Amino acid sequence: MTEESPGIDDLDARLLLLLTDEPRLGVLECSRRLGVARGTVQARMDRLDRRGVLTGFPPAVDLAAMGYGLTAFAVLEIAQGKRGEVATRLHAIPEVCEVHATTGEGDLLVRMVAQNNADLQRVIDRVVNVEWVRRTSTSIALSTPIPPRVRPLLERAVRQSG
Amino acid sequence: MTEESPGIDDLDARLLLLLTDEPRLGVLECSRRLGVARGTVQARMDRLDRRGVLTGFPPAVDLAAMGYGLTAFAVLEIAQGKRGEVATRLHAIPEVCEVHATTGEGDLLVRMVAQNNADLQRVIDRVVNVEWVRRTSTSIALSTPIPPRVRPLLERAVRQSG
DNA sequence: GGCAAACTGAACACTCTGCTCAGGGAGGGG
DNA sequence: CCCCTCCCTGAGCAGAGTGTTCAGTTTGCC
Repeated sequence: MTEESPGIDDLDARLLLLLTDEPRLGVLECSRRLGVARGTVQARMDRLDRRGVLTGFPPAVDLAAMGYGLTAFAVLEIAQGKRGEVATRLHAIPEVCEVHATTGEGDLLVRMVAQNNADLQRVIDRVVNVEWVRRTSTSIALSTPIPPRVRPLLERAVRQSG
Repeated sequence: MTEESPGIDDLDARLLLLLTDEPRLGVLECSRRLGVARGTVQARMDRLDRRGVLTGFPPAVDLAAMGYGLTAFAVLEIAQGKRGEVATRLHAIPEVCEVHATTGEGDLLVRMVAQNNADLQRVIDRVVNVEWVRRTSTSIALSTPIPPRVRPLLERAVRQSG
């Protein structure tokens, strides 16, 4: 056990890849597909979430199908030292789906969704009117050429250690 | 059944909320917690993914725990009419985890990850050197005050129709 | 009043799960 | 060279959950 905190090995990666493609698979079925014993898969999954790599199997909800067809991004420039305060206020806005603190021109990058143009207007207003937000720049997502993905990194992990 | 394609009802929302909090729950356990029959939960889940609302239960992989501790965003301005081409090329870069086409100053918003500063340098170079990319603006994510979330919207759906 | 849709509760056979155990390499240290 | 530890294997067991089907009840609409 020289040093194993970082990184995952070949079998781990193949397991995650398999689960990425077919999340509903049970432990037994995984073991069959990977050609290993059931206990091994069980042990690997235990280890992966003990290490925090596999944090769970959250349901993937398609916001567009739920009626939230619009996505927009806003870059906020905020008053010195008020990042925490602003984040808290953004937290209270349901349509705000993600916030990152960044270096560079803006201070916060916000992703939000809305049901239609009027709704988006309302959401954006609410975001830019948050206290201590000084300047904002908003853009609407027209399409998503690459949806959130992890697969390529897992594939590389397979080749590296396989 | 006046109009039901968009939106979800109270029970749907409570089900999704439950699964959001405890993704590992089986159908039977869900039915117990929601106080409905097992068949109902089964029917709801079927309908939700037939409608495309519930797209699956992908494994949540923590990239930081996998060694990719750095996240960066880049806004790309690209040559007229080359969005598709650029997207294809970005697709080939494993560290590129997400791309949106946007209105506004830039044309593409790119999210990428890296293992360390040197690695990030390499990734950014690779992204900005993609053909037809004219101008770029990159920023590093220092923290993520609000990680990707859907919960608040589900909670509202519960209150609205409940 | 009657119909269609949805929910209930029960039953069936089947499969998977969590857990435990003994045994078999592979690698490191003495 | 042997020993010890770690990991994987393959097997077994009781218990629980799964998919599926069914008839009966409730609900809302025409």
